[in-house]
Parts: sequence; structure tokens; C-alpha cells
Amino acid sequence: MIHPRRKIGLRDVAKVAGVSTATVSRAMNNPEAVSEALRSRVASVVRHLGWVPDGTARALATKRTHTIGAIFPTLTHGDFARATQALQSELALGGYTLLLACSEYRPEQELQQAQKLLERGVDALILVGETHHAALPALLRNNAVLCVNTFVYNPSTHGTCIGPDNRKALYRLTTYLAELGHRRFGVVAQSTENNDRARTRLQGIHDALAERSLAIRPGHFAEGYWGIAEGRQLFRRIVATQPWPTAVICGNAYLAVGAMLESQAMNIRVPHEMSIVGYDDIEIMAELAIPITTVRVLSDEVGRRTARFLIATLEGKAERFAYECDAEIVIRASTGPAPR
Amino acid sequence: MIHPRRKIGLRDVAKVAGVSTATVSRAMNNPEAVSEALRSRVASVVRHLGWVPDGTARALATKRTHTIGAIFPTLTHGDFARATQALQSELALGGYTLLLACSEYRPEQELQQAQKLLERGVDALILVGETHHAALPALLRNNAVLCVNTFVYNPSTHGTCIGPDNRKALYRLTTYLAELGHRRFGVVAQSTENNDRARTRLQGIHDALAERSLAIRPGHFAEGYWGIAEGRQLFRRIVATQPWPTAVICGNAYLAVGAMLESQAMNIRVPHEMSIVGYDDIEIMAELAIPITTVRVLSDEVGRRTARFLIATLEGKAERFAYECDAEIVIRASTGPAPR
DNA sequence: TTGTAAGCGTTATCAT
DNA sequence: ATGATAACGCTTACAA
Repeated sequence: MIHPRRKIGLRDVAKVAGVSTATVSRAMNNPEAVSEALRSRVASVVRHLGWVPDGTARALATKRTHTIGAIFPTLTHGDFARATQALQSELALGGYTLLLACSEYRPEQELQQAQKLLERGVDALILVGETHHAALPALLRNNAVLCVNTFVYNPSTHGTCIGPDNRKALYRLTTYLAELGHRRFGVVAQSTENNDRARTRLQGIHDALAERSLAIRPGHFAEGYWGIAEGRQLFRRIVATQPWPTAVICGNAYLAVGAMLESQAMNIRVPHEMSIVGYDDIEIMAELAIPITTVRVLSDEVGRRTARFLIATLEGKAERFAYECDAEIVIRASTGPAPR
Repeated sequence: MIHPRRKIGLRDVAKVAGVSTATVSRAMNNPEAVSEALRSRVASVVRHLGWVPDGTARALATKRTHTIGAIFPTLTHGDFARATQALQSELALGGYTLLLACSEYRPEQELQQAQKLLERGVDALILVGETHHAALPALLRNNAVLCVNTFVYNPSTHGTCIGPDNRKALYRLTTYLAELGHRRFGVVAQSTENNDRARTRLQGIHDALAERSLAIRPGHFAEGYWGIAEGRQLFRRIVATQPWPTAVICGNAYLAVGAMLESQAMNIRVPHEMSIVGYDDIEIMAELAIPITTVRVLSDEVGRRTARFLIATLEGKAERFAYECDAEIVIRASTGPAPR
């Protein structure tokens, strides 16, 4: 392979192979429309010249970038990281690449990023949650772009959604605790600010409690964001109110780990004196001295399904438009019957 | 804004504004080259028509996609997730977007992904480590693409690198332990398979020990990949050999957490009977009952610096080509003087 | 300062 | 089955 003076292109291949550019293009994208003889001749020239088709030109001509944009609130939380990884692997399998953006839980930023991604010509857009900036729906409609809301399941909405049923998950988890005899519940919640998933999960808790005419006492509710240290602190605030709740529900995995570590530090006997549960399963929850009961969300599955759905749709195979992903309760040693 | 029948383009804007397409283009990309009057007229028409320039066409014309590709071994490990997040935020600030790929620690896959990204026309490529598939250097050279090796610092190499000095970091950590009187070292290493960072860190340990004529006994070395459960298991294997090492160095944060939890489960008194250290700092290490001494790598900084370097270079501002990122030893309760 | 028009490297529509 | 050739939507010499 001689060092080319000018970057070689389709025309060079065509010239060397003694065919038209159209034939080369067809030989690559629609082989069965080209005679065996030419097909192999072209192939060999392509290999010999080391030609690599220019994606931008192709994109301009086909109006397809084979690129898919995703906007996550953050990438450092385990669930989104896992989803991102699965997403990109699965997309790569279908010949698509992932354009990544981060909204930092801010709707305006999400909107702006979406605009950027659309300018880049993404074939589809992946969002998290179902409530977005007021201007987003119009933007999506005008650009006629395929879009899916992930990490939520709500078939009654208009758009496509792929994720767990957040309400149901926490409704069940709470019910499980109630059936263990718990009546006083504490909640270390994840902030519901710009987070409809957290809001929906909270709703699940309230629904389950309401069915039993129960409610969370004011002192037993604390709201934070994320992180073990924050979990510890919020947990301590909750157990400052007497009488203690006998079951504490945490809004995410890290808050739960924090609550657990703090309960240990305070010598609270879990689960005999108090049960603790979390949401989302990360490895440390299973490995702590007292493993934590939680809801296992298959984030990889969310990512994989989203990728498959998008590819299938883009390739013209019509599909469903709402997928519920599993959200199984994993019972570990941190939960038990209510004391006394 | 009336619903457009056909997607509006530059020519539509030009027509409505009563100017040439060139003027519209200039008004957008090089405002100071256009008279105030036309500039504002164009701007208003653009806004009125809601025109969004087509990125693919622009890319084809300028040979610039304003897109940067990154290939990480994985995205679920904390360090890469943090770096990715910082990377994309910082790139977004400069008007670039991140194309993400994942090599799964496989050189062939890295090569293939690189090829894909180059086809997509990325303006630059971000890799992890400095040893890649044999065919990669040629590929990069042929495409004359800007490239940086991250998470390594080795100014003697040819390419640009941005990251911590892995060897030095573990050399120091080991020295710190040796100065506490430790002589028998155990290592729960991260596999060095396709991972030059891990290899270099191991080298740092060996160098520090060699200076003191020390070596790791065969039974005191175990190699694994990642994960708390694996850390537990490898730790147990190491303490199966008598006499125990008095200090155990773990190859990453999760292996260290696993080792620590297992030592607790085995009722080994840390640090009195044994010191345990890790590499990379994640929140849980600071929050466990016995917080773990480790090396804090500022992955965010790696990401941010990489982004800044690339943007600066692409904008024509020449810069340095090797940046060392901090790798500070964070001393916590898991380390202390060697027993007896 | 502004306009004209020639690319940019493919794909896709027509003929042949 | 193949080949000419016109898009694709923008940028950018070069002219005016």
C-alpha cells in the first residue's frame, strides 16, 4: 500500500477498478445488485487502496448518520453507567455509534444538548424519564426524530418508554415490609427535583402505605441526593426522632449503604431493631456485613433493549413502543419482621 | 413559525433575507466579516424560520465534525465513568460532542472501534493506556488524526499522554508501607492482561521492594480482575499461606474493599495485624468501619485536561504534549506500623 | 462588504 | 447489470 499523496476516495477506487463510482458504491452497499466479477474486482481494489468510505459524505447523501444520541442526567451513578455500556455495545453490533451528553439533572441543559445532538444529525435520541423541558416535545416533532424515554415505564404516555415500573417497584417493596409487620416507616428519599423516577417511586411508597391507612411521620422523612456520606447523615437525622421507624426505605443504592453503615456505627441491630432497604442493586450491597435488601433494576437490560428497539425501528421493522423491564426485590439480611 | 413543507435550509434563509447563501453562512460563522445591517437581518430571519444548520453538510464542507471519539476499556469502573463525565462536559463547553466506544480490554476491539470512529470523521481520538494493537499507530498516522493516551504518564513516549504516573504512585505507596516497617507484602493484583497501567503499577511495587532487597513470596501474589467478591476470594487465598503478609496491596478500589471486608469477616485486626491498601479512591473506601488507605487519582481531572488539550490543539493553540495528573496517597485507618 | 459558483465524497435516479 | 449525472446542504475561494 503506497503512501497516498491525496486522501483516496470513491472516484479513485472506481478509476483503478475501471468502473463507475456508482458501481463501487453499489458493490459496497448493495452487493447483490452487482455481478460477481465486478464485485470481487472492486473489493480487491478497495482493499489494495485501503479505501475507507467517508462517513460525513455518506451521511449527507443518505440523511442517515448511523449515530444515536443519549442524554443521561449523570454518568457516575452505577445504573446509568451500566446502561451506557450496554447501550454502546449493542448499538455497535448494529453499526451505530453512541453520541453521549449529560444533562446534570437540568431540563434546560437537556434541551440544549438535544438541540446540539439534532444538529449533529443523530438518527434517534435517548432520554431518561418522561418529563422534560416544555420546549423539547416541539423540537422532537419538528425534527421528526425517533426518541425513547428510558428508565420509566408508563404505557399510557405518548412516546416510547423502556424501563422499570418505578411506582410498582416501590409499592411492592413497601408492601413486603408492611407484611413483615412494619408500621412506622422512615424514608431517606432521593430528591424529586427534575427526577420523575424518584417522584414515582415515592408515590409507590405512599400508595402502599395509604392502603393500610399508614403515613410517614414528618420527622421520618429526609430528602437528599446521592452518596454514602449523605445517606449516613440523613439516616442519623431520621433516627433522632423518637420513636424510631422500624423500617427505613432509601431512595438509591448509595443512600442505603450510608444508612446501613451509620446504623452499624450506632449499634442499631439490623434487622432486629430496624429493617433497611434500598433501590437499585450494586455489588457492595450484597457484600457488606449485613447485606442490604433492595430492588434490582437491570440497567444493562434497559440499555440493550433500547438499542435493539432503536435499530429495529430505524431498519423499518415496526415494533412495540413500551417495554417494561424487570425490577425484582432481592431479599437479604437487612430486612426482617418488625420488632415486638 | 409556520409549519414548513420541506425542511428549510440555508438557501431558504438567504432567499427570505434577500442575500446570498455565502452571506448567511458568513453571518453565522464569521460575523465580523458581515455588515451590521445584514448580520442582524440574517439573524432575525434565521430565528424566524427556525433554521438549524445541518451538521453533516457542514462537516463535509469543512472536514471537521466537531466530534471527538473516546475508547475506554469499560464504563462501569468508577474512574472511567468519572473521566467520561468530565470529558463530555468540558467538550460540550467547547462545542464538541463525545462519541463513545468501549474496547472491553480487547486490543482488536479497540482497533476496530478506532476504525469506526475514524470513518465517522472524529476530529480526535482518546485512548486509554499506551500499548495498543500493532495496527493502530499506522491507522492513526494514515488518518493524520489527533490522538491522546490517557491514564498514563510517560513523557518519553512519542504520543501525547495525560494521566498519573502509575509506577511512581505505587512505588510511593509501597515505600510508605516499607517505612512503616513492613517486610512481608501481599498483592491482590489487577490482571495485567491488556492493561499496561496495571503492569506499570506492579512494576512500581517491585521497584520499591527491590530497593530494600525484598520480594513477594509466590503464595502472597494473586491476580484477578475487578469486583468486591473477587477481592474477598483472592484475599482469602493469600492469607491461606503462613506466615501472612503484614501488608496487602490491592490493584484497584473494589479489590481493596473486598479484601477489607474479608479481613473483617475473618476477624483479622486491621491495621494492627495487617495493613491493607488500594488504588483509586471511591467513596465507600472512606466510609467503611475501617477506612482504606489508597491512591487518589483525579479521574475528572484526566478527563477535563484531555478535553482542554484537544480543543486547544484543534483550535490551533499549540500546547504541551504530556500532562502528569496528581496521584496522592490518602492515608486512612487501614494502614499502620508492621506488627511486632 | 457581498455575490457567484465550485467543490466536499457519497448515494441514488435515470437511462442504457 | 452498469454508467452518467444530479442531488445532499453547506463553506469558501475568487470576483465584483
